[in-house]
Amino acid sequence: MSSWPVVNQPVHRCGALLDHLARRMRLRAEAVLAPVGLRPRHLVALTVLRARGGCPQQALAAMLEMDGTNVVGLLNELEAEKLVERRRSSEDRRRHVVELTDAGAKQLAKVEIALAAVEEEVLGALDESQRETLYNLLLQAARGRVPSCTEAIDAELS
Amino acid sequence: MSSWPVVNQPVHRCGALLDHLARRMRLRAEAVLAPVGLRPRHLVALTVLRARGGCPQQALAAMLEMDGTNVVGLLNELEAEKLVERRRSSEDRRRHVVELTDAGAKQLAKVEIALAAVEEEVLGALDESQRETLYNLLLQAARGRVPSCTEAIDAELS
DNA sequence: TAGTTAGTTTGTGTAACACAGACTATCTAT
DNA sequence: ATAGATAGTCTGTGTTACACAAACTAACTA
Repeated sequence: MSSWPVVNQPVHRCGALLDHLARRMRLRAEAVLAPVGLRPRHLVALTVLRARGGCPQQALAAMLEMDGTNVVGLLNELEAEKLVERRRSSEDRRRHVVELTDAGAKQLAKVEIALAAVEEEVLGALDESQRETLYNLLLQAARGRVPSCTEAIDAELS
Repeated sequence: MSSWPVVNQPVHRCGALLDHLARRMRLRAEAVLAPVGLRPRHLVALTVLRARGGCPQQALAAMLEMDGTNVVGLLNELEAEKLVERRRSSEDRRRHVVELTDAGAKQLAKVEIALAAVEEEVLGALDESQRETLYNLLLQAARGRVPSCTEAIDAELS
């Protein structure tokens, strides 16, 4: 697999495969999530919040790459279920610092257990250790080069 | 829910992360794809066709997990651009065997090169070898436990 | 005090679907 | 041969997950 005429090597882009597998996963996950009153987008938000920690609402919108106005609605739903908390930032009282609640973390963990069968179906071609590798790569990519979103914001402002 | 010894280890589910990264990738890819007249869904279809080889239209719909009627439209667009070919199956003349054309494979490769910057942005936290690992895992997962869709069909029928 | 920013609310529009119905060509079993 | 099923097509309709705009409040900043 190592290459000398690097030029002739086919390019390996993950985008489409990522999209494809995410869709397959999402379709099945919907069925598991529905009885709990969650939809895939909620799970993504919770997962991102867990992976990167609480952060101002705007930064969350940036992470999710969603329009701020739509994030409001998403958070309203999550907050109504007490899975997420909006706290006023003490430094800047306009800001809402969004954080996963204990209930949210628990719910997320619970749902993830229920999602075992889904993952088994979609990632059936991978063995346990390959799945773990995949998870870690995805997590690392999702976390990004910057350790936390608040630091990212600070960096931008400085 | 009886009391498992609740494994202290958190469960590692890829679904949400997959979804999240796929979205980030897709949003950026749209801009690159648009000038070529392609949208993300087209890229997914082409990628799946390359990964799993030509197959009857129904099997393609099953792979993409899309409704058959919508696949018709998607293929119409791809065929209009000569990226894909529908050939009548000789065994069963009702069937359309869908295959990537040479032009399609070339276009796909070309677009993938153009997507380098996108991938760099989204997977920036991963180094080259990690990205290669990720690609191979995704490809393996996408191919599934069954080597090719035609064989899958044969297996089902036997 | 004026201007700006974070978040909210209420719209409007669009793209990517699912799903239903009717149709054609073709296959299969009787 | 004929009847029924099957692959694909076409033309709808509805839903969801968004983007984007406008107008508003509360709070910060100059």
